[in-house]
Amino acid sequence: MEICKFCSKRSAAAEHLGNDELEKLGGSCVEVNFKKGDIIFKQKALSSNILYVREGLVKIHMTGPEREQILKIAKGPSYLGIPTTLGDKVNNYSATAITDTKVCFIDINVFKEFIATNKEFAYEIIVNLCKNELSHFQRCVNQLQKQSPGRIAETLLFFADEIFGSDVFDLPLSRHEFGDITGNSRENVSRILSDLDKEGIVKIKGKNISIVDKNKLLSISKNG
Amino acid sequence: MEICKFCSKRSAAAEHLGNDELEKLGGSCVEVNFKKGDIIFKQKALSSNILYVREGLVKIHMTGPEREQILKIAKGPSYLGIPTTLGDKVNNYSATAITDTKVCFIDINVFKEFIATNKEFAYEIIVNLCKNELSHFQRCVNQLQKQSPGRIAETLLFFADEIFGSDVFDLPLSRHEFGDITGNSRENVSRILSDLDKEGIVKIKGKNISIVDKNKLLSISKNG
DNA sequence: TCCGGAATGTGATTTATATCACATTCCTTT
DNA sequence: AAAGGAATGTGATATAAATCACATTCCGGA
Repeated sequence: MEICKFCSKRSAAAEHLGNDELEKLGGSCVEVNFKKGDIIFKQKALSSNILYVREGLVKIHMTGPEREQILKIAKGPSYLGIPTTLGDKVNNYSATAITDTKVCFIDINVFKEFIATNKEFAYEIIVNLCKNELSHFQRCVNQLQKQSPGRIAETLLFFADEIFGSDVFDLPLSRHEFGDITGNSRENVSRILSDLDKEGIVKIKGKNISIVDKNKLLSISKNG
Repeated sequence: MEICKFCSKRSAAAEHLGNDELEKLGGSCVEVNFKKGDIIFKQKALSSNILYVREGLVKIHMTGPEREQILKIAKGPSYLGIPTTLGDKVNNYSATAITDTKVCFIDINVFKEFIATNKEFAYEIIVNLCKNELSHFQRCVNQLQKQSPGRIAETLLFFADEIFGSDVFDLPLSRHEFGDITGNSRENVSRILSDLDKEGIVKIKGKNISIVDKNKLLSISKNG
């Protein structure tokens, strides 16, 4: 019951909940651990709970007409897949842990009740949905228009700046998955990464990436 | 004051408003006419009102790194750009009328007030945002993975089924704009459309399109 | 520690699509 | 009706990126 009351990673929306509400949330909320590679929910399955990633990285991906597409990387703490839970009975996409992950499963009726009874909570959820849509639009246009090196540079910068907050990190994806997120074949990912390495823009040692010349990488992300 | 009370094209959300609320909405709402080609709002401008398309077709488009990208076609009656109004101070994209259009400009504070005080209204807005995001995800993956003929076939079917409800229609876009929505060069659009014509799948007379063999068009949309 | 399968790197080839170049048609304006 | 500019069609060429083919490296389990 007290799990949410004393949670240090509450969402902006949950910050508007009172003590009674937090206890209610705690009572209808289960935390589950997932290991790297575990499926959290699957496309086409019934969507049943509101999910909240407390810790870890999750890829949101769907089966497209040609291959698997990673739509986004969610980093805890953040809600996971509200649109597919509230917008359809069935999941429109899958979520898979790409690091060890702690996920809270929240009863959808309790969540809906908070939307109905707590206006700040509801508004915060709306703003959250809006911001997600905006960033998704942006990402979509970039993916559609940039060519391969630009998309790969953009994604490297995304991991450095948004996910790890460091220019040195271990990529939590295989080359194949990195292709799924940047819309490239596995081979092309390898080629472009080793080109970037040869030009001294990044240093690649397997999954370990160090950004050496960030300005050049930014310029590739923007212009090519 | 009575404009919303007796409006025949209210949104699902507004159907949950009471008479008092509808009068309030009417008092803070202005209907504006736009002609084909008129800009309704512009990327980078301050986002100030909630917009509702009563009648007409609107393209939502943004300037990408390489060219203009049409993100979606909104058909009245529907809200327009809630994410960019609530999610950012500044518009992340532009909206331009592609037919003559009637748009209601709703005071954002009145809109927020309804979210706060009318739970059905708020929930309806949330569901609306969720559904939009889902369909956008779907569209994005299709655009990313299908090749040109598939994207063009898909978009023709979209206009026939979602916009006009008829297999014969006048495309309200130039070949160039049709390229912006399908991610093709103007020349490629011409080529693929005339290929489809030669194969007897659609009949093209300038902007007038007749779908002749819908099954074949569906199969092109799905498989390539 | 060795084995075997998975993941990765890299060259050669093919293919889809953009770009270039130009002809033609369609509108608008006078 | 004529003229001029915009929109469109179509062939030739260039190019980015997928695919194919194979070598190499990595890694987990016996």
